[in-house]
Amino acid sequence: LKNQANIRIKDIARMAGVSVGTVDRVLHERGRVSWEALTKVQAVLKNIDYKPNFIARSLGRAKQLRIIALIPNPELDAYWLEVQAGIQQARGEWTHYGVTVAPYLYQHDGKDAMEAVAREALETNPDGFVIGPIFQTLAVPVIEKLRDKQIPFVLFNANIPELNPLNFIGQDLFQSGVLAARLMGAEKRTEENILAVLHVGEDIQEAVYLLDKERGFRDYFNKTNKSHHVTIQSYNVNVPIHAIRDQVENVLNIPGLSGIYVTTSKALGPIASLLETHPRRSEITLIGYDMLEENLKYLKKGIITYLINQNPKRQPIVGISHLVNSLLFKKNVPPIELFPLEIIAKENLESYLASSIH
Amino acid sequence: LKNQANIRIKDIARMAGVSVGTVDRVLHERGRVSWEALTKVQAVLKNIDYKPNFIARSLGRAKQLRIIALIPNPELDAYWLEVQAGIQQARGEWTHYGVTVAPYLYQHDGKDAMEAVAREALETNPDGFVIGPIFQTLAVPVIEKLRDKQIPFVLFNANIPELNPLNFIGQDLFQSGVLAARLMGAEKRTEENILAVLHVGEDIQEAVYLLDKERGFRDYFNKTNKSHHVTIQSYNVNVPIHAIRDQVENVLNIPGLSGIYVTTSKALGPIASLLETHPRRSEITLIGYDMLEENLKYLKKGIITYLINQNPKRQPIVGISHLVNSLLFKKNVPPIELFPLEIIAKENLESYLASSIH
DNA sequence: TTGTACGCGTTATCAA
DNA sequence: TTGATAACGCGTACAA
Repeated sequence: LKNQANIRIKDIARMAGVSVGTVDRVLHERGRVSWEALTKVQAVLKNIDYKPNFIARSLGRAKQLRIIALIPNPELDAYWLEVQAGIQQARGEWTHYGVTVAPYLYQHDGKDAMEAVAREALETNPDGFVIGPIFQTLAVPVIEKLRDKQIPFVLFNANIPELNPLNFIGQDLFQSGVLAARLMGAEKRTEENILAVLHVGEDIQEAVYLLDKERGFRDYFNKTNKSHHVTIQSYNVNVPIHAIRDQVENVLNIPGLSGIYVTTSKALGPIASLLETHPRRSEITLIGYDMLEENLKYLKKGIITYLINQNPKRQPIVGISHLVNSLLFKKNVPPIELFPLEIIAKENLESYLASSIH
Repeated sequence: LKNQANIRIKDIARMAGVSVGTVDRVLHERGRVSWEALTKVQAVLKNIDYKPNFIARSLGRAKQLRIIALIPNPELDAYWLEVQAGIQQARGEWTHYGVTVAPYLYQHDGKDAMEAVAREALETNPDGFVIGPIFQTLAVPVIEKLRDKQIPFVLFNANIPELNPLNFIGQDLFQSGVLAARLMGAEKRTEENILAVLHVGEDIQEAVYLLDKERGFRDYFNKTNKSHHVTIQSYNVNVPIHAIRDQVENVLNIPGLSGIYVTTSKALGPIASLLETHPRRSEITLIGYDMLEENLKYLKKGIITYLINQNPKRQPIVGISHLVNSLLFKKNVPPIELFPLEIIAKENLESYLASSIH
């Protein structure tokens, strides 16, 4: 017979001399149990190592679990399209557990769009939210409403720690900048050189988290003796994509420029294509984020030196998994889950693309 | 009600005008079903998209699934201790599905040890094997016996393609060498320089796969114009750990040495400690494998420049998962699963250690 | 407050 | 060859 070794609720009931119903009420603290029965069951639980069978638990559930995934409308943004793909995958993985995941998309621009969409989602009275915020100031009122209604939520992409979510998924952004700095290899150069930090495609007032990356980047060179002949200049490039050209060319023409660090996954393609035709191309290291199709094109060509992978697809998958673990299985989830800072070079790119875990 | 949308076996039975028993027999090709009933059920299956509920399936199973994990005795080998930890983790993850995983350890040295242990394991007539071979010649007869008995097996660590396992888990070793070469950064140096490849702690006659790494390493410099001032020398260092010192010192004293590539995860500690006190230390790049405790110590110190992570812990986990998916859930598994070539530097090490997925 | 009985989707057994 | 039915472990409604 199966699972002979495993202890079931039925076994606990027999050992404590009560019924399975009573054991269930003790385990889930549902009340309506006498002090006498409580102590008997607790005594048994102390002595054995009961591991509930999550499989049976979800089979026997009557209730559906409704989860809302609230993200910006991906439109043509490759980063958020990856996120959306992750949500779809999680959806498939959890259906058999009676969990539904409904994506709700808000607009980047319309100032009250996120709040309106969130309100709409709330009317379906869901059990939990997974939120990928891009504008801090807009996300805060939405999330405060969730707290009022006691609806648990998980954040990914950008954290807002003071709202203490059930869990945050992302990366250590400061360290991400440190890593980018190391990969520049600038301290090994003997001549004076300039590094440019480009914050592309985001309003730096809203996307404050990008500044953490810059701080990490600068910090690396400030440490010990790595900074003697390195100068760092930073630029906010928040214009429409067709207007980017002039700004980037100005940067490229800085005398002594030896590296460009783009802190987002945006517009790396246009930047790389300008660099490709630049006379000093082989002397300039270009580092950016994420394995988006256009980025890979230039990584393969050797124009982009390294990409740091933020795993946009995996972030919502793990977020939803944490939410389900908490809600359905009553498991404890860590308050914060930082993904590894994956270094993608031309030479290990294929190994990442072929790997099914990504 | 739950899963209203999902089609159950019961629904198929109703639509085909037969009983659930018949549908089950058709789905699993158990035979004992009339041609008439068969076509009726198949007609229904063509029109709908039946997705079996794996949760219910494993609950309803009577039979235990016994899996044998056959690996070398880890003793004090940190690499195989990681593998063993992975086996234990997989064990815990699958118990509720009625799957048991039993580790069987064979000795490195005793020439018939692997075969004897495998024979012992076979007597418990298991349903599948997960095997981490280190000696090609010893593994072949063991695996051929499995094929005779029709017992499916998964290989990890080192592949033996001609035995076509259900699945192989590992890395692209040639590309791993290419990556190591790139990370050396030797082509950027202006002066002549020498790179040393060290095959440590393995009999190169048996561990032929190490030569793939060397081939990849050399190939990188042979391509295009990367080789003009780079010379590569390779060494087999297969002596007891205390006797390694002399050989390594000889290598370190090669004039113009600018990099050492150790193709295994073994003895990187002793090598790094010798490099640490060497006068030309800052001019020599050291690259090796795996996030073993001793390796991390020297990575943090900056003596080891990069580690490439082979994910020894994850390999058996994925292997067991593939075996279960095939045996229990009748899912198709890919014949080969290559892990990403993860680059670990001092600056992203913490992010890997903190990440729960590793 | 307590215990019993049923349902979840699938597999396996057994009588017809 | 078929179909009815009892498990599997847990949650839950309901009766006592």
